[in-house]
Amino acid sequence: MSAIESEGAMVEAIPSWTDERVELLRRLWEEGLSASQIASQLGGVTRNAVIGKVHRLGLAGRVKPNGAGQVTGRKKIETESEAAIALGSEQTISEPPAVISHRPAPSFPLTQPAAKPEQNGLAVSERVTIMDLRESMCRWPLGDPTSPDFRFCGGRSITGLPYCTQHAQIAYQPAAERKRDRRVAGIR
DNA sequence: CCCTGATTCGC
DNA sequence: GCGAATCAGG
Repeated sequence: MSAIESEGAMVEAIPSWTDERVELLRRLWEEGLSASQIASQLGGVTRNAVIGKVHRLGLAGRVKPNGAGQVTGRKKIETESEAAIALGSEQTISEPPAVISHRPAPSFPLTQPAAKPEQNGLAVSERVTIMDLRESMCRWPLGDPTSPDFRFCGGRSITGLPYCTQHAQIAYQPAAERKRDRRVAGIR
């Protein structure tokens, strides 16, 4: 087809707010994800950009806050009574945690022997399950996702990124250098 | 200090 | 229209 397949520097230039991105943005925002979380998943944009877009789209003010501080200039529940009322009249809030199976930006080695509880010199990361995974935690997968032993790194992730400094280096290697597989890429 | 969204304003 | 800087808050 097109001869615009110049893949010299595969830095994945992020287009802009394409229909798809806007749709995803809408979905995630309505799902209750924070702007920074959405920004992280979209990639190439900051939380400011996300917030700005959200407002331009007229999506400001969501229904359900989530986790840490949210909703500042908005009405919020103050007392337990109000909370009960809100919960009762609003809706049966039983929606699953908004855990989006984000597509791994770079194809990283997910195929690896299950992580073993061995502390290899380096401090064994505070591995966590998906339940304990917080936005500020490294999402680097450890082990077989189908195994109950599956865990995430859980280390302090770089703000705005899904991984800690350690794993971000592995995850975001330039395509050129990634070529085959770095020994160092082996999960630690 | 970590985080949240809201707003402004130059581009 | 976009988003960094800033603001205001938890």
